[in-house]
Amino acid sequence: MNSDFTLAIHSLTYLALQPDRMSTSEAISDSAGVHPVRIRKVLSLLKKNGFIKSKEGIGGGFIFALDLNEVTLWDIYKITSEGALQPKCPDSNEKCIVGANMHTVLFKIFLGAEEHLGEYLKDYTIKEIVDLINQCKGCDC
Amino acid sequence: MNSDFTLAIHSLTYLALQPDRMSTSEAISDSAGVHPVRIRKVLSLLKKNGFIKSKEGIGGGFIFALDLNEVTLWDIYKITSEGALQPKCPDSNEKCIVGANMHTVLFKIFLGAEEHLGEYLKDYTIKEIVDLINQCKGCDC
DNA sequence: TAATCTGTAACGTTTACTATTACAGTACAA
DNA sequence: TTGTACTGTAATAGTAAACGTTACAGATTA
Repeated sequence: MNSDFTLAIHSLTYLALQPDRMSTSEAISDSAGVHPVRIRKVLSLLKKNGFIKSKEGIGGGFIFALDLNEVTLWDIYKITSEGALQPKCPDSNEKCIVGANMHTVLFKIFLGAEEHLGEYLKDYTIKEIVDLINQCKGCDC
Repeated sequence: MNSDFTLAIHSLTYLALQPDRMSTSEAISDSAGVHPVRIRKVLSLLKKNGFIKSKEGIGGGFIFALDLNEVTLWDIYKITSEGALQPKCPDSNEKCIVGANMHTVLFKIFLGAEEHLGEYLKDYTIKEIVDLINQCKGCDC
């Protein structure tokens, strides 16, 4: 699975725990263990889709824009990883009935698989991720 | 998605359409559009798991060993791609409650996602793939 | 106007994937 | 019993995708 997906979840969870103030990309990247520019790319996508708001300049950063219960993992998957399940087949032999049609057949099956996965991911909201994270206490974040 | 998975499906489907004779790795690789050695690696895995039989030497090759209805896409997924859904997170910050626990939380969620995907993939047998392929006629394979 | 932040493009590096070469082992056929 | 046609697998090389890093323009505040 695409790591943009997990970085998006990580970022949103982080922001969900800081509902009253702006968080910088550096703070989030420090939590996630990646480069701030990488986080900004992911956050840029989240912003474009209305999940978060941002502000430039001193005291700026990112903040959650929606209710935690409104955002599901499926929503995040769709903007970061849609089509990721789809395998990238090499061009197979058009003169063989298998080679000529396998791609089409598998494409439909994987499309169904992604829809099916969607039903599972819709059951998880950011609120629930936050709750699961909170079940571990005693950290100093 | 891992392309070993689709190459395995491709190979088994090819063999399913040649039930009475051995097929060489070259014939299959020609159909799939990849190098014969690559196909042999995938077939080696399928053989180890009892899906196919092989024979070396002149007139040798590979042949299906089970009933087409016995083998599901989930069976194939398990031997070629198990864990593929699991994202490879970078090591996140242990001092942050999010960084410290995100990996564990997501691991469980993706484990569930894979199980869920399994329920979908179990519905497709090689027999059904063959039928779908056969719905297109007029090729000279 | 200096400091701090976002936003994004460009470039370099690393890692995973795939192709290719090479060759040993097996089976058959003449 | 020797040549031919396969499998089986390791080792290497090449390619593409992922990721890190640098650089800098634009926004905002003190």
